[in-house]
Amino acid sequence: MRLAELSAESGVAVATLKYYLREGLLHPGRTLSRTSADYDESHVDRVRLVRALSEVGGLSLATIEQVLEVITEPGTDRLHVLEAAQRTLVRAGARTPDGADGGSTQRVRDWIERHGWEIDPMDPFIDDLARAWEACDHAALGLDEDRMDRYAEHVEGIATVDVSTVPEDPEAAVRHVVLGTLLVDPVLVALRRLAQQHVSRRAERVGP
Amino acid sequence: MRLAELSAESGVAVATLKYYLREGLLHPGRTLSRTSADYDESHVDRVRLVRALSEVGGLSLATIEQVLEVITEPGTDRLHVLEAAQRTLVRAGARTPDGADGGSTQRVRDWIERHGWEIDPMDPFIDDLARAWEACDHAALGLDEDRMDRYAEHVEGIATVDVSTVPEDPEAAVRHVVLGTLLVDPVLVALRRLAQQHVSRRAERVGP
DNA sequence: CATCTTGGATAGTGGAACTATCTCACTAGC
DNA sequence: GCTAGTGAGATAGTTCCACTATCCAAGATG
Repeated sequence: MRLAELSAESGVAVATLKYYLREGLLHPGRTLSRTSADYDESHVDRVRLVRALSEVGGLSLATIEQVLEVITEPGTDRLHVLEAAQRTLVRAGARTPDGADGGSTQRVRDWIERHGWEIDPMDPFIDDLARAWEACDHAALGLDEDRMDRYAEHVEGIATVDVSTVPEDPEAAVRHVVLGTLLVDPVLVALRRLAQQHVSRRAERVGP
Repeated sequence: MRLAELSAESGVAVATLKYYLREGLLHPGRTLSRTSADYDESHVDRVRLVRALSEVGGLSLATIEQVLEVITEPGTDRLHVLEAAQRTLVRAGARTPDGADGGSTQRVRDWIERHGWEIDPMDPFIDDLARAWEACDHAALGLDEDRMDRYAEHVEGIATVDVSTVPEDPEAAVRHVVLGTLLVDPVLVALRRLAQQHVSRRAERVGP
C-alpha cells in the first residue's frame, strides 16, 4: 500500500507519517521507485502502536523510540527478559533528573523489607515510589505505612495477574511485559476511578 | 518572607515563581511596598503542590490551575462532594478530544453491568477505559474480559481503601479525593512495577 | 504529452514552560 | 543626603516538542 493508504488506514496525516519515518519511529517501506514505496500491515500496526503509546500511554516520541527499539530487537536471552523489560520501563518513566532525597528513599526500602517483598535495594522504581509518596506527604493525604500495606496487598494481586499472563517465548515476553505495563496502567487508572464511584455509591446506600 | 526566600525554600527559581504568580497558580503575597511583598507558609505549600502535580502527577499547568480552583473554592455542598471531585478529575485527565468509538464503549458498559458495578452509564471514565482497553487490543496483549474481572477485583480493594480514608468535612473531602486520586496514581504505578518484580522473582524460585 | 501524485528534504508553526532583560521604586550602608 | 544594590513587576525571548506546510524532481496516469 502507498503512504496515502497507510494514512487512511491508520487515521494519521501523511505529513505526520513522513515525520515518523524521518524520526525512525516507523520502518521505511519497500521502495518501488523514486516516487512510490510499499507499506504493509506491519506498518499499520506500528503506527497504531506509536499512537497508543503516545495518546493512551502519554509517552514522548523519544521514549517511544527507545521502547520500540527494545521490543523489536531480537537477541534478548531467556534469563534477562524481565530485566531488559524493566530497564526499558525505567527509561520510559524517567521524568525529572533529580531523584528523591535519601531519607524518603530509605523509608521506602525499610517499608519494602518490613512488607516482605524481595526487591533489589537499588531498583530504580524505589526512587519513583519515594518521590510519589513524598508528594502525598506534602499534600497531607495521610498516606501512612499501614495504608501503603493495604494498597500493596491489592497491587500484588494485580502483579500476579500480570506475571501469569506473560508468554513463554522470550522475545514475545519482552514485548508483552513492556507494553502490558505501559498500556495497562491507563486501564487500571480508569478502573480505579470507576471503582471509587461504585464503592462510594454502595457505601452511601448502606450508610446514613 | 520575600520572593527570593520563597524560591530558596521551595527550590523553584524566582523567575518561575513570578511566572506562576502571573498565571494565577500562586496567590499574590501581601504587598508591603513597591519593591517588597510578604509570602508565608501557604505560598510554600502551594508551590510544592504545584510542583508535585506537575512533576509527579504529570499534569499541565493549565490543568493544575483548574484543580487548584476546585480544591480551594469553598461552597461545595455535602452531597455533591464526589461529583465535584470527579468532574475535576475528568478535566484533569482529558488528553485527546476524540473519544473511543461506540463499539468499544458499549463493550465497557456491558462488562460493567456483568461485573455488577453500579456506575452511571454516561460516566466519562467509561470512555477512558474504552480507549485504554482498545489500545491493549491493538497491541495484542490478550486483555480479555476474564482478566479484566481479575484486575477489577483488586482495584475494587484499592478503591475501598481510598473511600475509607476520605474525611468527613466536605471541603476537606473534595481536596482529599482530588489530590488523593491524582497523587496516589503514581504511587500505585510504582508499586505495580515493584510488585511485578517481587512476584516474578518468587515464581522463578518456586518454578523451574 | 500534460497533469497529478508521490516520496523525500527543508523550513515553518503553535503551544507549553520557562528564562532573561529592563525599569524603577525602595532600602541599606556610608 | 547620596549612592549602590536589591526586589518586584512587566515584557520579550528561548527552548523543546510534535507536527504541518512548502518545494522539488521523478514517475505514474489519462
